[in-house]
Amino acid sequence: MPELPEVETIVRDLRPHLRGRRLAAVLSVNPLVLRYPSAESFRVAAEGAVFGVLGRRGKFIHAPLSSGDQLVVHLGMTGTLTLEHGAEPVRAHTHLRLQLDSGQELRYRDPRRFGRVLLGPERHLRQAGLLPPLGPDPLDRTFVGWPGNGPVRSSGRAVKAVLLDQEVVAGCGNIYADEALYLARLRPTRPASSLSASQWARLGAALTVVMKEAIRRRGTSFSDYRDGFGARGEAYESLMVYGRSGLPCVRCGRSLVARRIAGRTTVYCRWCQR
DNA sequence: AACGAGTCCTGATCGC
DNA sequence: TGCGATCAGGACTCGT
Repeated sequence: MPELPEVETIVRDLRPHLRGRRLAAVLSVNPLVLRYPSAESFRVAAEGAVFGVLGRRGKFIHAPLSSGDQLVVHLGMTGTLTLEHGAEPVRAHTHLRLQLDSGQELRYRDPRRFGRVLLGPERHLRQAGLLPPLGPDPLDRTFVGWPGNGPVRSSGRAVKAVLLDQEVVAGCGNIYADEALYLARLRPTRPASSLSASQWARLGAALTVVMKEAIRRRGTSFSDYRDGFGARGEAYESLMVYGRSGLPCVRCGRSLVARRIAGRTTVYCRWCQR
């Protein structure tokens, strides 16, 4: 599922190809994934607009348009955003097709439809609650000192649950939460309030490390994820715990265990993570 | 406040 | 071979 590294990879892939391109036509838009505005308003607002510099905030892709609107895409679990030649066959579950003046098409595909598409002025989207508040991003300078001295540090929630909270750290999902906890040698069930200052520092550093390493490998592909050109990433091979329940811990050799924490399958080493 | 449970959804996988 | 059950989970809602 696309988390921060996968979304970042897509954004970096698409950015140079979209910048300055005119959105010639909305070939199709599925109202089921378009959260705002209506399909007709979307068409009127989008057609003719020119793409600015593509950006990312947490797991959200932001495409500023010359009209002042932002085209915002969240990929959910199975979403892909790819640039293809218009002649390429349109795959099933393609919910948005934007024709560019370059002859290429920007296509959003999402079999499970957990993702969403928004269009409008950012302030408006935010005020309408369509863009939720996000915490600091592990790739950003503002992440230094995370998580600060706020209520997170005294929370009784499991640290795994805290990592999945986008308001605490933007862009972290189930895969990289487990990877960061493993790298920081912290047990996912630990109440957040039980972590020492140095353990928080270790966890923050681990988040940044696992995200950067996954970006270097162009993201984790084990099911639906594809980069901006439809290719797979290579980070799956380097995962230490996610998807490795029952397999030996690469550090101590003992079997990794799976537990359900915060409603998510969580894999960790009972020996190495305390 | 914070937790679990339910919801949305399709495809991969498994047991029979 | 086929079919039903199960599982995967991001973000949201609802109930406790």
